[in-house]
Amino acid sequence: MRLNNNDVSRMFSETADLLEIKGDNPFRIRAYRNAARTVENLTESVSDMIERGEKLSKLPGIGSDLEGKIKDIALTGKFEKLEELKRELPGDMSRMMNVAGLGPRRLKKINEELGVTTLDELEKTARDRRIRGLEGLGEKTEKAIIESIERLRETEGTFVIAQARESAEELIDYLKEGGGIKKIEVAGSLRRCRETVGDIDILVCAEEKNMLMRRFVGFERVNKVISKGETRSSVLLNSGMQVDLRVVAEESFGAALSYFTGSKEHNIQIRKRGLSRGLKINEYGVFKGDERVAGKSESSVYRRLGLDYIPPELRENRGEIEAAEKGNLPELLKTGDIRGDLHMHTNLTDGQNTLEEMVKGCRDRGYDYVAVSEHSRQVAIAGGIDEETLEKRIEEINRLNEEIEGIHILNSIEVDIMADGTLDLSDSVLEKLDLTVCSVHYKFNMTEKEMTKRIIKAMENRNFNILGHPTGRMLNDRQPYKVNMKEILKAAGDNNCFMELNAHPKRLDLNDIHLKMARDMGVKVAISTDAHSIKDLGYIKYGRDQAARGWLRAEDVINTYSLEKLMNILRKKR
DNA sequence: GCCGTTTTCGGCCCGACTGTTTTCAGTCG
Repeated sequence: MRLNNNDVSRMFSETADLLEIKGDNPFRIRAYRNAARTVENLTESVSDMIERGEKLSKLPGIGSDLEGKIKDIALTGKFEKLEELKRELPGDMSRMMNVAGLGPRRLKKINEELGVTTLDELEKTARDRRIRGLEGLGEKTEKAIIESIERLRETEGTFVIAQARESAEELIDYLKEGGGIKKIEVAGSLRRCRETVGDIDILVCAEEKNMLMRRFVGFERVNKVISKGETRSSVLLNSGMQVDLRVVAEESFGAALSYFTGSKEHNIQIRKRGLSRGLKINEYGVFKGDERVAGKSESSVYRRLGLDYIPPELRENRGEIEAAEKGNLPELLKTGDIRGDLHMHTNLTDGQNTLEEMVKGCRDRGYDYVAVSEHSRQVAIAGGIDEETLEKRIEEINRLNEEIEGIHILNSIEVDIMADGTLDLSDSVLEKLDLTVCSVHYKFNMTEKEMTKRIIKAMENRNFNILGHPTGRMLNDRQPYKVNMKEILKAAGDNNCFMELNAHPKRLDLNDIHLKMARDMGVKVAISTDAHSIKDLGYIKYGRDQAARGWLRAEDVINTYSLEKLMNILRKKR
């Protein structure tokens, strides 16, 4: 079967987890994790590389052994070593690594001494207060485990938008190859560009329904067929994601698309509005009595209701219907409006590519400027840099700016905001930079009051430009730290600071609500990828989508500005 | 298990925090 990079990456990660629980050689474990990361970040598919006869062992972190293993996986669809480990450690062991406070050692202990092999058993054991009996584990850890499992369950079955979109695109391409399709669109929360989605909804107009449905359930990544009918089928993919495919008539396509795109709250308001005009609205169209008066296209539906077309990203019943009525909908930011990326890492710290490669990657995307913002020394694990290294980097960038054509590099850094609100590097070096991204990476568990004070104090520093990933959350993995966003935004406005919208699909931080708050308070946003490889530069599209959900226009986003205008607003502060 | 060599094997990011201890193991990023 054709090998998906994400599948290989997942298999290697799980292997690493299980090896770690077993207490295997830590360097072998790291090797698997490195390889997982390399494959995940690859810009082309390992399948294609194998077909072309390219050597996989030329990739960083992949030697002859892992090359052989990847080829085996491509051949059999299975990773024998992982299967073996799973036989040895049955149950959910790898999944339990996601429980906060539980690492390999404790898991091993819990497994061996209490016989726990699944998440359910773990929860029950914790609730029965049996964890606290183990050496080195107490009441607090036990409570933390229960809380963490509860959070894990909340996000279970939801996927970050990047994963859902990749799956949807692959599936749609596959369906199109079968022919006979007149129209095909993604609907649901994925079309509204929500940061996480539970399932994928696809609508289609097709000549041969039966053939289409057969093709759909025969997709190679289908793990289980949940239902198969003439107009609707559902399947579960290997990744655990559910996909619903619906066949609708051409004259109803717009109405169906609108109905299945939602949100529910938006649809309720739309139907209410229809009722007040004597119109009935359902997934088949807009009806006056028995007569269909609209429904072929979505815009026909909105038009019939006296509304401007509302982009899917705004359909949350957060004022978009009122705005559409008055002709006040924002002209939403487009990916093409973005003229530079202001936050990324190179192999000087924890990135994969060199400075020059990243800069050229940005130039290839048509950007006018780029800021490479490496970690500062506080983030030791990522190889954060000190003043001396930063000075050298400044010289390197100045040199590269002389040589390179077609793009300008800004001197920058991602500097840590320390617990007391000071910055990790001295003002004397920071003031040599064009811009700073300032972020919190440590001491997340402060009270809201303390954390807000910490960030605001940092903002008052004249070398503070952009607040990086402002809430520190990792989607489905880590809760945001507590912070009073309104006060932060006010401080940003008062101190000429900007808010980052970190476009990494695991972060998407700020969220849509906070973005709208920023916009309403007149605080500008920088959309940045936080890329750790050239491939990650493509995350900008997820940032664009999130920005659209926050109602942002090009003028609200500083990296849509010309280099000259950007430099001017940055200097305003300094 | 990878890498870079000294081509055959030794080295492979680190610092802080937490809860549990009473000097530290385990986790986290």
